[in-house]
Amino acid sequence: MAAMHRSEHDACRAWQLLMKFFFAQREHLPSSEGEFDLSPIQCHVLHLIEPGRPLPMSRLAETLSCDASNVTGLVDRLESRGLVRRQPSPEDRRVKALQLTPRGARMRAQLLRRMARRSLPLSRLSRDKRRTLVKILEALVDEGSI
Amino acid sequence: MAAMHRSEHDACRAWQLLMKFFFAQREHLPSSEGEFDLSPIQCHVLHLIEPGRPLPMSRLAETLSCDASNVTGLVDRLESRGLVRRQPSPEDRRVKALQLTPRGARMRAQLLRRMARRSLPLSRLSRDKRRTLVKILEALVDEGSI
DNA sequence: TATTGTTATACTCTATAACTATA
DNA sequence: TATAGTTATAGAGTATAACAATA
Repeated sequence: MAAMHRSEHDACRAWQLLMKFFFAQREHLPSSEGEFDLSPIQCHVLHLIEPGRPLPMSRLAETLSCDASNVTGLVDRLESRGLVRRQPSPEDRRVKALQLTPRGARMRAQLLRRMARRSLPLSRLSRDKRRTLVKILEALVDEGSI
Repeated sequence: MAAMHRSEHDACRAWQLLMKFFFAQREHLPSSEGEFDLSPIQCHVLHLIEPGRPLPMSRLAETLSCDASNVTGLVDRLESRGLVRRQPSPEDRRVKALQLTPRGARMRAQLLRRMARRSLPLSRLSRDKRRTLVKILEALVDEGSI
């Protein structure tokens, strides 16, 4: 650790904090409140499927950085609860695009509000810090390398 | 969504980005490279056990926001690989504190370097942005509510 | 009685490999 | 041949409840 450069040290600390934040905030997820009963990744999938924008299973697997085979079970469980639908694509009959059901869309909206309002301390940051955080994260996530 | 306030909207966006970042970066974890073969949460546990600072199982469960019963299995797997040790506490014989083995400490150091150097785009941020990110995340994580 | 940690159980998540259907 | 998605399998993560040992 002594030979670590400043930029390395900061990056390392940021990574640790991101992990800590992720694992620590799980108890604040709606999933823990019994009202929604969704796992963290299920919450995330609902976020990724924007209403009116069908999402191919393969795109979802890419975004989640997991194998396509995992997505099958994940979507099975969401579908069996009436939250999403597999919509076969007319152009390419191999592709199945995911859509929210009306119930899924309602739950997604509730999730978003709950997240913003109660489940995270993010909204208690100052406006400037919030904007900075969003910008940095956007840059990180959209960078292409991830 | 129309009725969502600005602060809510930002907090919501930040949450989505944090989730996206977490799930997307998994393929950049050392765990995926076969060299370490650790799951994300196992990597995180190694980070949380600082060399020379024994960590009670109950504290670990708290930090991970998961039930104590999960920690038993998690630690079992790390212990069976010779990375951590359960150290019975002399003061309170109910408590078992976790320590890194020499091998665990070496792996932890390698993990930290790998994280900083290759696995994340964090070190490619400008110095200012990196510092800001670290400060914001520290404030979030140390806030007490998580 | 309360707390620390374990065990048992059931379900979800994840990776790998083999497979089907379509391109 | 290559791609989208599924199935099968095994192991890891997670929540709940019941339990033993200690405080």
